[in-house]
Order: sequence, then C-alpha cells, then structure tokens
Amino acid sequence: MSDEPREIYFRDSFYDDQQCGTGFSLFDHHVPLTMGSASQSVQGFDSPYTSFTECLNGPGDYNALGRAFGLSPPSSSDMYASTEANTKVAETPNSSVSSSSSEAGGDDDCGKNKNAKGSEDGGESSNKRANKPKKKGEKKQREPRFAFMTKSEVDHLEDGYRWRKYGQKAVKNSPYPRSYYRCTTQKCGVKKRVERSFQDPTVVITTYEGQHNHQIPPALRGNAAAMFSPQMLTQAQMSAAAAGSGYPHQFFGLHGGGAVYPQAFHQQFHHHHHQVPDYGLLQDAVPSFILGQRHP
DNA sequence: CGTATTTGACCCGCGC
DNA sequence: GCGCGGGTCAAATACG
Repeated sequence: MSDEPREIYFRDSFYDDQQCGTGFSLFDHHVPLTMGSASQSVQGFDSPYTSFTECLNGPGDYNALGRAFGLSPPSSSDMYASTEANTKVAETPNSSVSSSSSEAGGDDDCGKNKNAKGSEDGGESSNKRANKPKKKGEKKQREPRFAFMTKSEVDHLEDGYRWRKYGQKAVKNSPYPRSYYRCTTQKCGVKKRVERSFQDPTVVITTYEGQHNHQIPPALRGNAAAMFSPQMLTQAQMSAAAAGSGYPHQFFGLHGGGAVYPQAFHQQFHHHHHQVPDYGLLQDAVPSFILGQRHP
C-alpha cells in the first residue's frame, strides 16, 4: 500500500473574472517537476482558481497566504506556490466563504443554474432542462477553489468526507477524464474535481470548490488521511500534517514563485512513511480539503 | 431494496 | 450565430 510515495503539488488559485474558467495564462511557472511545460499547464488545468487565501481568511488576504506559503526560498522543493495575487475580482466577492458559506457551493459553476429539474414532469420529451430560471445580469460567482496535485495511483483520494460522483467528462487535450464529486452531506455544496495529469499519469489533480460547513463524518474520521485546516494552512503545519498523518504524500504548492516546501517536510515525510496516525492536531478544524491515502 | 456510480443529454459562457 | 469546451442533471445501471 504505501510503497510508493505520492507527491502532492499545491496550487493556489485566483478568481477568474471570466466565468467558466478559461483564463489560464496564469501559471506558467508552476509545477516544476513532472508537469513541466508551461503550455501544458495552461491547457491541462482547468482554470484559474480562486485564491486559497480567500478560502482561508476571506477576501483580500492574498498576502497572508503568500506569507504563509511562499516565503521560503526555493529549495529543491516539492512544494511550489503560485500566487497571482492580483486578480481579485471585482465583482465578486461573494461570500467568500468565510462568512457566509451557508451555501457554499450551492450554486453552480458557470452560472448554470440547476433548473434541471424540469424533466421531472416527464411531459416534455424534448426539453429536459429547457427552462432556465436564470436571473439576468446576475452572474453566478464561483466558490473559491483550491487545487493541488498528488502523485497517486488512485484518482479519488480519501479525504475524510463523503463524496458522490455526479459526472465525468473528457478533458480536452488529455486522455484522462475529469470526475466531478459533490459532498454528500446535505447543505454542504462543496464540490471537487479530480483529474489525472495527461503529462504525468501518476499525478492526480484535485480541485476543491467551496468549504464544508460541517464536520467530517465520524465514521470517516479515522480514515481521513491528512487534514488541513484552512486556518492552519501554513507550510509548517502542512508539513506537520502530512508527516503526522503518516501519509506518503508530498505537497507542491504553487505560489507566487517560490517554493515553500521545507526540507523538513521531506525528511519527516520519508520517515513516517508508514502509518503514524497522529493528526489529531489538525482534526479539529477540518477544512476544506484533505488528502488521502492510497488505498484502504 | 437503498444507495452510489455511470453515462448521454443538456445547458451555459465564450471565442470565432 | 454557431461551435466548442466545460459543468451538471438524471435515468439507468451496478453494487452492498
């Protein structure tokens, strides 16, 4: 099971002023190791992500994140952070998770409302979701997103939460499909996308959208791989978390430009290669994302 | 039998 | 205006 370490690349995100995600161009510098080329990152990934900071601290805190993440000098690191701290969208503010995440993720992505229920009646054979209760002018804002890459053989990483797959789509320029998951907890609209890098099949890219407004299901707590709290997300803690959880993962955060991956992480990481359930520290705050183990 | 996954259709925004 | 790419729904199916 844990013979082969997984590497996790961490990626920050930003808001895309566009809507459905198309504004790449931001990351050319990310992913150093396997992903390699800029062009690839541009196409392979999905869209810009909102700043993780947003997730953590609310709007306007990009710097904080940057501070938390990127201030370390690039070492050979495995973790890179890329922060484009720039775009903070103008109109969006949205609820930024921190405060009103009451419905985190309740909305859809590209402004597509889920009117879909139309088909229920069954009367219409032609129009399934024809009617669109869409509000004019109101653009749906997407939840803050946070993505990271993990070197793993399994696509869906165990993160302590329960997810239900609701879709799968082929990714352009990639032979691997992208899977869409939604948190099964009622009221929690957190979504997550999982796809494999077409450049390096061993790398899985997971993108979380929104924040959980509930705790990790007790039943799964024990299994949760590593839990990171947004509020605690600092390189140190991440390291601790990763190491502490005993999961052979490596994070690669992409942030403004610096690698922020302490060597310590490396060492600890390799050390606890096996099982060291000691993540209690982070357990409380559970968060919005976690990484999991390879296979139960 | 209840729940989760699969899968094709549909919707939406954007670029051309 | 049309086509493309991405995201979501829901009926059908698989699985426990």
